[in-house]
Amino acid sequence: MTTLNTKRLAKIMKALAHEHRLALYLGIAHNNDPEIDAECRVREVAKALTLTAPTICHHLKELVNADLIVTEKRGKCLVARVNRDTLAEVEQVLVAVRSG
Amino acid sequence: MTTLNTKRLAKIMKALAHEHRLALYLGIAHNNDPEIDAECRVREVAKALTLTAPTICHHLKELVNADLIVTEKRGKCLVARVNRDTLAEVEQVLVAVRSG
DNA sequence: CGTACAATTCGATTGTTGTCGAAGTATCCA
DNA sequence: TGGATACTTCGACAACAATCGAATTGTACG
Repeated sequence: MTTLNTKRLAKIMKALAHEHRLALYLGIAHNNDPEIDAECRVREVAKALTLTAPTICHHLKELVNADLIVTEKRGKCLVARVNRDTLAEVEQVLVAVRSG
Repeated sequence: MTTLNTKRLAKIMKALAHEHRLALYLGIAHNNDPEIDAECRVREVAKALTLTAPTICHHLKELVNADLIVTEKRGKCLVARVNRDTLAEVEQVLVAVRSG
């Protein structure tokens, strides 16, 4: 529970600051029943966005880089899940700001 | 309590996605005892960052534009306070993501 | 092995944004 | 009214980021 410094928080925010990337993140979060990780979720989620594979790949890397998600290769495909700890850290900051 | 759509959430995140602007925001939040609004807070907070007035002005506008703060002129000076409602909306989304 | 499919890397291009200096507007006070 | 102080607007420029097509790597399976 290291308190987030400004730089790191800004990095996390930046990862969520783009509409497509945010949609990707929310899509991953939404499909994130921890049990059914068996499928190629990322490809599936990405299909909803009209972006090419390189672009998706690029966005995923930024999300990973900000510790917002972790990815794992399953055979040919890529599976992702959100990192709840990072999210909790951000929440902490927001709550602190909001309550004085 | 409209639920935040992706576009608007991305805009809020973007406003917080730059280190200087985030620092400005956090500085404002930190100095935000609602009683002592009598002073030129913004200038005071901004002094900590090594940026020129136009740049500060630009960043402030983005924060206002994302509904993260409201500003008000007091004589020569500018006073700001955070918009807690926006913050609460964001928190809501994060909590929802985190808990499934 | 070769084909098919998924993801990644690379380089180029285009669009966006952070920053500043200079000039402008508003407010206060002597 | 004129000077000082605070913020804003404008235009320019440099740095950064999103996107793509093409080429590459990795994996599965016939």
